[in-house]
Amino acid sequence: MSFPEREQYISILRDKGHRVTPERLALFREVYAQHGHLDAEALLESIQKQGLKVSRATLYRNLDLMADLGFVRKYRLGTSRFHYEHVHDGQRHDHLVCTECGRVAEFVSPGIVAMQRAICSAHEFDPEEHTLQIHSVCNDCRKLRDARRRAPS
Amino acid sequence: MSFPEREQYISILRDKGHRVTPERLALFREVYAQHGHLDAEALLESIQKQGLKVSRATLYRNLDLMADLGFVRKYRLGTSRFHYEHVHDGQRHDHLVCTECGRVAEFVSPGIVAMQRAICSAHEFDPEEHTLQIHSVCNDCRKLRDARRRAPS
DNA sequence: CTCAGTGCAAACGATTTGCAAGCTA
DNA sequence: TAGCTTGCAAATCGTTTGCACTGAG
Repeated sequence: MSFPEREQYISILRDKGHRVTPERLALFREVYAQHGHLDAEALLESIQKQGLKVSRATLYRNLDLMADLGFVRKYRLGTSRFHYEHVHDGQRHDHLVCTECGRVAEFVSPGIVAMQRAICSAHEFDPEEHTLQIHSVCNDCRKLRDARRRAPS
Repeated sequence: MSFPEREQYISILRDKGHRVTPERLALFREVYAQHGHLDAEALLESIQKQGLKVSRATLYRNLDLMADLGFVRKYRLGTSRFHYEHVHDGQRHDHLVCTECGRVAEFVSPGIVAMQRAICSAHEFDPEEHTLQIHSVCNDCRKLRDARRRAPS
């Protein structure tokens, strides 16, 4: 569980004049241990479950710091909370979000990336820096909804 | 300013056992008068500017009702507020959102719609019912940011 | 020894809710 | 008249902030 990014994080912190604190390292470790899409609450819970103590304020402050430094991406996936995921070099993906239950699937689609570029250019948005989300309904929720419609409340 | 959808809204309200109140009609009118992407605050303000009185609670309750009945779509475009826009039959569009200033552009792309379908199907999401957002940085914000980088604070 | 970083609790912004009063059907 | 709707104010949810204290450099 020792990521190469950890050393990089530490040296970037130092470079930028930030301090290397136990809270920062605990959060870093947790963000990189999970494979994706966590919200602040979930992160806090799993950090505390390990007996470490990081306050909510510090958590939020450092998630923003990590986002600034390029170690995490911060998304609003349609729900009320932000989601955070660590950046693992290179391979970019986009998100498919269920509008009913919030479930998130990741996908990679070179074709859609090309179209994003074209659309951004056409509208004078930066064609290089972009993320995309598709909002739909997952099969489970669709079944539930269909059942509900057949026998309305 | 009298929309065909207005009569439809009234009769659907009646059908479903909801009452037709002045607040509902005022809100409906306002939502359809604007051409798109309004948040609750902006709607409230323009309703009140016309001398009509609708409370914030009623506004929210009825925006949700209109969404349930299929007259408006409710989006979370990355900012802290929901955005609402009326459904004008047929022509669907997607949104391009500036992650810096929140500016929203609409676009229509048959190609991207086809890809959305394919991606939804592949992940067992409903391929028919979906919306898509692209998040990028608009030219104005990009210029600002570049300027800032050249002369850092 | 100094000041960036922390924890706490209070502040915040957007939205939701409980309840008494009002108005549609 | 009955009970859905409303307005108000209070509650909620997630996130941010002020401030005194702490600990990294």
